[in-house]
Amino acid sequence: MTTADPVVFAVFNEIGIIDQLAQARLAKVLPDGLLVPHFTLLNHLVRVGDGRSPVDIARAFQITKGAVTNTLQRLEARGLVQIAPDPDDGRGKRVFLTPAGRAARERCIAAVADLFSDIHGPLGDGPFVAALPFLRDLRQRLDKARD
Amino acid sequence: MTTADPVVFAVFNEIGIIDQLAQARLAKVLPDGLLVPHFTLLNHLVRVGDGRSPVDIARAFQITKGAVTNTLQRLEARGLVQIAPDPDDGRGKRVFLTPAGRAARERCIAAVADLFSDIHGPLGDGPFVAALPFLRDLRQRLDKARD
DNA sequence: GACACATAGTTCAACGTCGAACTATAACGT
DNA sequence: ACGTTATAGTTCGACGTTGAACTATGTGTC
Repeated sequence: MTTADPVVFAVFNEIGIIDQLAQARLAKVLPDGLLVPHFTLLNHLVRVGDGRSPVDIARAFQITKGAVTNTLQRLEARGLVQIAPDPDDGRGKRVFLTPAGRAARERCIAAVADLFSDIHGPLGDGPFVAALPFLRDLRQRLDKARD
Repeated sequence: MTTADPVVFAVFNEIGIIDQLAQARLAKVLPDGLLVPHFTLLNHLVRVGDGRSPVDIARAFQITKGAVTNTLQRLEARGLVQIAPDPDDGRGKRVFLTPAGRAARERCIAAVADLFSDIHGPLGDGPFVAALPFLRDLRQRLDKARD
């Protein structure tokens, strides 16, 4: 290589590897054969509330509508969510958690509670708190510039 | 939710979104229908040198051997790499860049040069330099703890 | 030397994701 | 009202990735 990697690329490179390793960790501890996107979606519904539309979910995670359709179909087949037509919009649908869905999410949360305790233990909150504003800013700038 | 998200999860959450947005950006500017893993692999071969084995590549990116086989087959089909048996190990293979592969990588580098200039411009190197040690440390700890 | 174990690579099914094409409904402009 | 444009959702084919099963070769041990 003619020149060293600019620091910006180094940062995105580290971020990519961290994301991959963190997701792999998460996948290994999820119960009931749930996969990462399943947990992510269930967790989102608990956090922001039931009754969202698929397109809301797609925007929240910045994935395509087709990807959401796919995951919702699997969750519905397992009885973890229920999908109803939107009474106010003939095109829309609304996604609701079933009791089984809430229970599955609770089991995930319990399984995930100390996922990073080996890392958080020695470091404490400090460096994470310190890094968060920059990461949030970076994410917002990337998000804003997205077509 | 019963308790607030610990800051550790917030950090990994931001990192996940940043990675997704950054990869989407990269994918949009790559030339010749090259996809992100293709560029990543070609770039790696230029940076660390030709003649690596597939299993070396798998370890470098922490992906499975099967994933490497897949990408290498596509790159070889396009004439961007050449794969030869390892003369010292009857099981092994070695991956070499073709001139076309080097040229394609150069075109990628040119296309990618100012990928993040809109973000780097206003911020400068400062916050990236500041964040890098923490990210490196985090990556190394995750990597080390990997089974 | 023979047998056990480890390693390199391939193959396969499953999954998530994308982009593009498609249908259906809404909102708007004239 | 009508036609245009925007939006919600589905479907399809392509791709990367995983995990597991498999073949082939190397390494070591008795």
